[in-house]
Amino acid sequence: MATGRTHRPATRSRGIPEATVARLPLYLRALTALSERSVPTVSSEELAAAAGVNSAKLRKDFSYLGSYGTRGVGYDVEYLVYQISRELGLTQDWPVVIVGIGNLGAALANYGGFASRGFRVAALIDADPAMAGKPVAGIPVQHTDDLEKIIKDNGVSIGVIATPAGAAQQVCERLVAAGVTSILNFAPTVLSVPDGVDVRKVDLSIELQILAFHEQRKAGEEALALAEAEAVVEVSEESGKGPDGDVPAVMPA
Amino acid sequence: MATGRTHRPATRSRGIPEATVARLPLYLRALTALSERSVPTVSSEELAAAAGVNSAKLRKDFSYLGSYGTRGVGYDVEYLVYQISRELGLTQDWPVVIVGIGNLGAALANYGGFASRGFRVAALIDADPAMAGKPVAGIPVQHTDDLEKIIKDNGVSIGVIATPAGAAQQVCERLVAAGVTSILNFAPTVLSVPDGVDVRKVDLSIELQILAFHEQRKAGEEALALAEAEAVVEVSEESGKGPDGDVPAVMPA
DNA sequence: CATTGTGAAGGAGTTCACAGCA
DNA sequence: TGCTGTGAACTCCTTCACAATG
Repeated sequence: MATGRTHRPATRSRGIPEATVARLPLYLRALTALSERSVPTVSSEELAAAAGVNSAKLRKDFSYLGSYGTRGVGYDVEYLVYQISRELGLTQDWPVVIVGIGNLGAALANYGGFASRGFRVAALIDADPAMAGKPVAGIPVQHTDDLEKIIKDNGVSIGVIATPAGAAQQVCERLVAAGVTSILNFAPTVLSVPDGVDVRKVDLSIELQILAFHEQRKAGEEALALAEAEAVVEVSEESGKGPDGDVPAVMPA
Repeated sequence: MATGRTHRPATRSRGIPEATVARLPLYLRALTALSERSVPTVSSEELAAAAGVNSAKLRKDFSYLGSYGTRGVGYDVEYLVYQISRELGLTQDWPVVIVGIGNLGAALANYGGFASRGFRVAALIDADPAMAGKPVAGIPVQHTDDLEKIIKDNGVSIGVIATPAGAAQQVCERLVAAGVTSILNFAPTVLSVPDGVDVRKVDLSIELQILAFHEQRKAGEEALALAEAEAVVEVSEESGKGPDGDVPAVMPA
C-alpha cells in the first residue's frame, strides 16, 4: 500500500518484502519493551504474541534479515533490537519537517514517540504569517517562504504534510524540489510525485469508512443469522446483477 | 492489514476483497470531487488517475459491486457515488466517540472531514477531571467514569482511541464491554480484542520507520550506482550469512 | 528436545489482454 | 468504435509442516 511503484528491479538487492518491512517496527516496539524489562531472550511464539502476529510469519520475516536466532532457545533481545534498528535505518538520525501547524500539525510536533527512535523534528513550517516565530512544542514555527532553505540547511529528506487538502500537492512539490524524497501525508488527497519519491498516507476518514463497511456487514450478518434461526427462508435469490433488491435506479442525492 | 482475523466464512457472502474495500473510500473521494464539478460520467481511466490507481484494478474493484458502468461510455458519477456510499455503509449515520482528548484527540475532534461522510462525533471522553465540561470543537468533554453510559445512550459502535499507550488496552476493553465493535487506534500499542471486533491502527512512528527504511535503501542504491558507474567492481560477494560485513557480534547499546 | 529456518502448498491481490456490448 | 467486465496468468504474501540444530 505504501508507494505503489517499486523503486526499481534493484541490482540483486536483498529484497526484503514490503509486507515484512511494514512489520519490523512492530517487532521492534515489542522487543524494546522486553529490553526495558531486561528480558534476555524471547521465542518466536512469545514475540509473535506480543506483536500481534502469527509465529510462522515472524520467523519468516526474520529469516529475510539473516539467521539471528538460536534453535531450541529463541532470539537474543538486545541483538535483535540492534539488527532491526539497523535494517530500518534507525541507527542514524533523521531530521524531519512538519508542514502545516494546525491542530494536527501541533499534535504531531508534540508527539513524543517522534524523537524516541531516530527521528528529530528539525523544523515546523506554516503558511500563516501570524504563526511565524510562535513556538509549538518548543520549536519556533517558520514561514513557508523559507521552506526550500530550511530543507537544504537541515539536510531534510523526510517531510510530513499536515496542511489542508487544497495546499498539499503544492507543498509536496516544493518539498520534493528542495530535496525531500519521502513524504508522510496526512492531508486527504492523492499526492502525485515523481519516481523515486516515497509517499505514505494516513487518512482518518478512510479508516473510519473501512470500519463502517465492516460494521454494516456485521449488522447484516446478525439480521441474517436471526432470519436463519427463525427458518423463515424466503429470500428471493435471483436479482439480475447488483447484489441488492431495492435500489433506486437513479440516486436520491 | 485491518483485522487479521476474517469475520467468518460468511454464509455465501458477496465477499468483497479487503483490498478493494480499502480503496472504495479513495474512489468515493475522487467521485465526490467530480460530482461537485457536475461532471456527469467518467471513464475507468480518468477515475483511476484521480484516485492514483491503475484502471484495470479499478474496473475489477467495481466489478465486485456489480455492473454499474456502460461500455463505450464509462460510469455515471452520481450513481456510483450512491452505490459506493451504500456499500460502505455511509448512507446511515455513525455516532463515534473519541477517547483521550490530548493534542491528538482535540485535532481529531476538530477534523472537518469527520462529519462530512456519515460520521458524527457523539462524545469526547477524557480521564482528566480538569477537562470535564470544557468544550473542545464545540463538544463538552466528559469524564471516563461515564464511558459505558455514554456508549449506550448514544448507540455508539465505533470508538476512536487517542490516549497514551499505557491506557489504550484498558480503554479498549471498556469500550468493547459497553458495546463498541469497531475501534480506530491511534495509540502505539497492539490492542487485543475478542473475535468480532475490528481494530484498525494509525501509527505515526511506524509510518516514519517504513519511510526511513526506504530512504536508507535509496542512499545505499545511490552509492551502489556510483560505484558501478566508476566500474570499481571489487565487492567481495560472499559473507557467510548476515547480509552485512561489519556488525558487532554483540550490540553496542 | 524445544525451537528455529525454510521448502512447498495455498491463498490473496494485481495485471494482462481481449471478448462482449452500448 | 470505445470502454467495460472478466477469465487467466502472474506475483506477492501467508501458512503449514518438518528437517536441521544448538
